[in-house]
Amino acid sequence: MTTDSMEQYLQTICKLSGEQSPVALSALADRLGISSVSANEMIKKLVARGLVTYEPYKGVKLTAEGQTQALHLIRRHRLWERFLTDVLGLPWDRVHEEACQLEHATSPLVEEKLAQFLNEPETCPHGYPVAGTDCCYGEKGLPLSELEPGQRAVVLRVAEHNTDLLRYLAELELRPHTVIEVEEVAPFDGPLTVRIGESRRVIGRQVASQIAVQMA
Amino acid sequence: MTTDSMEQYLQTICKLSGEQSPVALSALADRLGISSVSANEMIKKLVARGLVTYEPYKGVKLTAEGQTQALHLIRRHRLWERFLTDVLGLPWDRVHEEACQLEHATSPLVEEKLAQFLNEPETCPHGYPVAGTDCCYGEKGLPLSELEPGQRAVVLRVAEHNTDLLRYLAELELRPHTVIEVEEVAPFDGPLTVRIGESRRVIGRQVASQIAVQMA
DNA sequence: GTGTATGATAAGGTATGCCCAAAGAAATAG
DNA sequence: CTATTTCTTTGGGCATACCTTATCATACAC
Repeated sequence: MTTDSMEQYLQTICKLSGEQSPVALSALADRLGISSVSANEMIKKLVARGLVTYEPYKGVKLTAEGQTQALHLIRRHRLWERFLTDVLGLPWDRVHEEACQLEHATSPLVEEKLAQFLNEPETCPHGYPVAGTDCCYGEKGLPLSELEPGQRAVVLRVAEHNTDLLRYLAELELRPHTVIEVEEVAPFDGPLTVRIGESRRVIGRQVASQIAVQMA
Repeated sequence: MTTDSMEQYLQTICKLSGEQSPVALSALADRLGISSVSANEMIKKLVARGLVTYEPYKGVKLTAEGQTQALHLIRRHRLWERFLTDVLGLPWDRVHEEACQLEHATSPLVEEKLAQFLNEPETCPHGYPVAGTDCCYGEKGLPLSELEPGQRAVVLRVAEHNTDLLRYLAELELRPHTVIEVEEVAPFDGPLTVRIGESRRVIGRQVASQIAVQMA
């Protein structure tokens, strides 16, 4: 009984809840690329269906039911991402968009069978957890941008929403499990010089902040 | 730029074109379970987009572009059916509904990669051709209901739209490639007694007409 | 060739999901 | 404690995709 659009809202609320809860309507509208008026209208419908609670001027929170639905949606998304990369061999930077479509067309049965077929994977290709009993973003790790020269780390996850960024990171071989060593950090928010495998790269601070790493 | 709804129309027109072309709006509306008024409105939109031609009191025909789109949708549908049965192990009678959802969420890229992964299958689990350069239904074969006692045949395909029928046929092991022998045909449109493997079954003429076979 | 059944269209309505512009309410900054 | 900014709500619109009811056109049968 939830539409694709509602599902998109639930997912986004769930993800934003990780950063701050309750989620401000303006933040939600921004993320979804719609007007705050539209967000407001939709939130009313979600409240009526018992999927979220809403306090004006505060924000929205998922109910238990809404949380369950959101987590299933996110799981479906990430399972499809794994399938598309690992099984069908799609390029890393395209699977997010494809999974965005498929997730809404996936029944609980297919979700389960797909998870079994993929051997219950822990993470999506960008490093985000598939399962998520509590929420969706792993709390571990810190941004690459906060490392200091000489430190080594392994990539945990990278921001998955920006296709161009993903394509760029793919060129650099910067994906989960990649080992990275910071050689130089330019001052005044300048770029980082890092070593990846045999090669040396210079990446902007902005990009580095989109990459979560685990200190080695 | 075509909506899910339009895609559904294109597919249905393509399938009905196999039986008679042009396709009468009433037949289309019936098959889609909508009013003929709604069908009329939608057809106008499809004409405006150059996907079909329409002659009042005659019916609709797909244009080359509409045909191409319809065949791709049908291919996606049948590829997903193969995937769901062969790879994920879903029951035979459920894959049609699931594929109906997934087909609209499938890009050309995923369609191609999926086809390759599945080894370019010839048919869907119900026996319909995946590829279809001309149209969608194989012209070969004849209804089981037209066989006479003593004749043996192999099942080519079965009607895929009725879940209950599919479940029934699954119980009977009546699926493509099954070898069947007619033992008795009751008069006055009565039931057929057939031998399937080691067992003997009595099936109604109605059901038998939904099964296309190839004489052995 | 007229009449009736079928098919086409016009008019008006519902629900979803989005938009803008403008007005009203609350929170925060000074 | 006001003032401004930010958020909410109202009202009006647009597009999709359905619906019903009613009228109008056509085709085929007798």
